[in-house]
Amino acid sequence: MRQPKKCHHKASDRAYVKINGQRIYLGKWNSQEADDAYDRQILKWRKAKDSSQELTTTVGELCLAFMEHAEEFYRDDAGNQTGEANNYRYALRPLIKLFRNVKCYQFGPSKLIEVRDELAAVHVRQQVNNNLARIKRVFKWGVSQELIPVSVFAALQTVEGLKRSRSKAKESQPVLPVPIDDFNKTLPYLTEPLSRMVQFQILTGARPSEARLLKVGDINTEGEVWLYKPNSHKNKWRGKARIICIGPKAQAVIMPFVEDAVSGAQYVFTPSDSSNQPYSLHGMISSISKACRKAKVESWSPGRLRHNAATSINQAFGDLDASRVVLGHAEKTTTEIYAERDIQKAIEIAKQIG
DNA sequence: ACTCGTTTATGAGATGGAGT
DNA sequence: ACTCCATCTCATAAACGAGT
Repeated sequence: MRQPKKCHHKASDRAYVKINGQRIYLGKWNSQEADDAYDRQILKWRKAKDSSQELTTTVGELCLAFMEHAEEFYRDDAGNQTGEANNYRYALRPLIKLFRNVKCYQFGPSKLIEVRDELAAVHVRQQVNNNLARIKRVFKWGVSQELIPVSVFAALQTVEGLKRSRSKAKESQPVLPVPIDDFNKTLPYLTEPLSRMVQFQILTGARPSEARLLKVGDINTEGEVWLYKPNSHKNKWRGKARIICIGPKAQAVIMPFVEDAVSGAQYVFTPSDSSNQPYSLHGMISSISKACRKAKVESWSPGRLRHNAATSINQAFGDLDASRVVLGHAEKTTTEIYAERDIQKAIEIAKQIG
């Protein structure tokens, strides 16, 4: 709605403004007094308008507005979407399904709990809590955009996440290293580039995407140990650096591809049919799991190779910090996620040797 | 343990080129 | 034209990670 204009009542040489069909006289035309009065009326008008918008916004409208914002907001510095917008889309789905047409000011904690229960029926507990937090954040954003009153958000804040072993939601299972036998049995069923890529990962502890996107020119081959500084990695947005050290074994694995490369812009690992495209994440994953099926071993995913690297470094050096440095973690507590698997292994062994 | 992110995992079906 | 095979796409679930 357009802002009402200040008008001139010529007959009496006064200023007036028409709000909701009503004329309000402001005083002598072109006087300070009239201008001030006009500003006051507009302020009042805007407030009334805003609060009426705050009261009419529905949950569906809020979600829609937020998603438009999210599509633009969650991007890396190359301008590509990071996937967070997608995460929101799925998080908001049950909310929209249940309460699309409810006015936001009528959406209180008990309704949010209903959504939480809906999430708990399908998701792992941690995921329930993550998505619950995302929903709350959408309402927070709504307040910041003056789409809804802050009281709505404040009330929703009182709904807590599900606590361990005190909810219906299932717990997630820990991720373990790939059994080395399975790994070795799978290798022959992979194409050459893929086989070398997974070997590269198990030796260096590189993340799947760090391996996929490795370009020949990214490698500093000056020293005895080569250095690879990925130009995109998980914590770049936080301003962290990441360097992957490529020792002699890993060098041998990628050597043929590095030698064959005609330019530094070439990816080290490329699918057989493409000129110079990296593997897609899903492509490499599904190829690996198909190879596992052929090799008749339980299917494993490339991310787990990072656990293999962590565990073997930990065993070789008996030092958690060694693993931490190689994996590039800032906090030791993060590395402990990986190292704990050793305890699991000890338990398995104890079971057998009594 | 929570917050706010980013990245990886899965499975079924689609696609596109090579070999027959 | 037909089939095989590696890889990709789609939809969505889950794990990883720094900071506090």
